Amino acid sequence: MGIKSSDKPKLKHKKGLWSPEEDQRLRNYLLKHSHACWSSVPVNAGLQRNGKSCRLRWINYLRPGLKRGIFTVQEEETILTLHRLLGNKWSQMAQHLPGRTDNQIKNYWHSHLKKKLAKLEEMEAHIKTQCSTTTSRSENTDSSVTSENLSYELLMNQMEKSSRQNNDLAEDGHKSSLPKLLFAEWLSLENVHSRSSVNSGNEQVISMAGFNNHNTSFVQDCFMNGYLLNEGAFRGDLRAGFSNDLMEEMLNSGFKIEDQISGIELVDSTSGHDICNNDVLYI
DNA sequence: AAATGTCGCAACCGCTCTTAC
DNA sequence: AGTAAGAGCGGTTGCGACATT
Repeated sequence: MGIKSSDKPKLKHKKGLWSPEEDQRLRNYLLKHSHACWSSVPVNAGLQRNGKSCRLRWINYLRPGLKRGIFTVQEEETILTLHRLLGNKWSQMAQHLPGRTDNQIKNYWHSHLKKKLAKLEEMEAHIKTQCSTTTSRSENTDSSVTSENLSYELLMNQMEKSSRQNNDLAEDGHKSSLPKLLFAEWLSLENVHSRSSVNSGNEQVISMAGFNNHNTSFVQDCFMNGYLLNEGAFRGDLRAGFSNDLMEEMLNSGFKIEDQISGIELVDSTSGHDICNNDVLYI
């Protein structure tokens, strides 16, 4: 395409931090002209940068509508959820966090969330150790208490403690700093798997409407705390409400539920009633 | 007050994918 | 179909600000 790179005059591109003047030039240019080709932007804008650098500066810093400052608890929760679903797909995550860039999310993950998660995993490992000691002592006394249940109980207790401590510090009145999945929010995350909106057309959507009350909070808690923090516990406890097949499907597919559950007969294990209704799965 | 360590963020680098020729 | 350039993405680095010793 065009002239060979070897034929181009080798321009000495400036590197490092952008000066306010450079920012102004780039901003002015890009607000007036939509870029057709990033490599031509620095030339036309009178900058000694390469196109790549201009693109990055615009996307990460100058673009209108960018949010700056600390991440809200809700944003944090969304990132944790999405990271669980997508892995290190920062740009895809950014699509679900308006005003945030992939770079911001990536940095926030590495500087905050990764450590937070590591701590929780450490806690979980500690609890599992406790759990194995406890179960070995009591295994002949109560056959209904499985190690999974116990693990979950211990985890929840531990997290409740930690949550209470965090609540004391929380400024915004959020009940917990632990990652909670907001089901409605999660569902509104359009197109996690590069599809059209979850809520459009013949939706087969998961909502929290159909479980009886105690089950609703239970499942939500299991999901939030278990899926996000402890997949093992999640698998174990949610079996109370989901069939094994569906559970596997959900976990293996990264929750591509919207169009995969049609026709599956789900039964609320406590009431025995179907929780599927007209292709909509109510949880 | 100076040296050292840690943290957070902006920017660069290298790779892959897409597109145009 | 092959090739080169552009665009985008994720990993990594460098540096300034702040905290600790």
